[in-house]
Amino acid sequence: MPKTLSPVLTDDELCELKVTDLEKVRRARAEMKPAEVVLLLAETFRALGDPNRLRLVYALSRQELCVCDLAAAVGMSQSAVSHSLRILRQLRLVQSRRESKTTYYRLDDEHIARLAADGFAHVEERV
Amino acid sequence: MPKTLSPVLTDDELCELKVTDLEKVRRARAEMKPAEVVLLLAETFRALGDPNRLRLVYALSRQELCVCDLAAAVGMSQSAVSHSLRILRQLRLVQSRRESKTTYYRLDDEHIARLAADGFAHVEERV
DNA sequence: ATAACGTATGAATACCTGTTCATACGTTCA
DNA sequence: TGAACGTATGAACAGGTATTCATACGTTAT
Repeated sequence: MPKTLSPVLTDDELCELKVTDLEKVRRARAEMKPAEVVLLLAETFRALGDPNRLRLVYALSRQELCVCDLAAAVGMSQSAVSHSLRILRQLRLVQSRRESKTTYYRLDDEHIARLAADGFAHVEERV
Repeated sequence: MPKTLSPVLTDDELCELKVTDLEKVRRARAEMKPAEVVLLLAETFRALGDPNRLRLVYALSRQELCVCDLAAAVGMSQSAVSHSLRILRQLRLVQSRRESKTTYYRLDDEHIARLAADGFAHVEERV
């Protein structure tokens, strides 16, 4: 998973490649999302692409939970949960709130829950 | 990214772990999606978690394209595109149609396009 | 048949990722 | 102050992943 995308070709360079429908290629390139957006969304999907992180996110879509309860809920070690939460936090998929010794996590906004719910709805159709 | 999830603990085993709110843990575990569904959705998100595959999917969400045009559109080699399409095909995110020598790809259903569109809408808010 | 074309695929490689282990941090309570 | 608790984090390791290269496949046209 490259951190950068392949360089955008100029139309001149593009003409050197063999294509079957230059118009469609031009349109696809014109409509493509900016690299920054693509990279950020790919990171987000990748974060949701680990079964354990996905379970953490789903659990948090139902209720706020602290780290050790998350660990107990999904059967991970405290350390693994903490590492996973850091990834989700850096991508702003989850927020944390501290209450004395305990840190409670919740989803950062409703979009995340919707993304997960949409995904589950999709795969549940196919099982 | 483990291919299997950690074993589900029995309530007895669960009680041996230190938790701060046993009721919340029980609820989280009761509401958790089946492992089969979680693993399948994680695979799907992971497939969308590569920038190049995400661009392929997005391009296909706008129009049907053949392999070489996809390669030209996103600036990947034909081989890399073909490998990527195989992954997307196996997860039934894309469908292919053959017309003589040329193979045209399109998204398998509208859910995929919606998932991508929702994702883009989410990250575009944050940039 | 043979060549050209578009696509698919196996092997190899360099890179990335998720877990564990050990330990450190910040907070509370005795 | 010091011990216990909940959490965070760095290092290390095992396993996974995406690309390239070479080549094979199926189709069409000569």
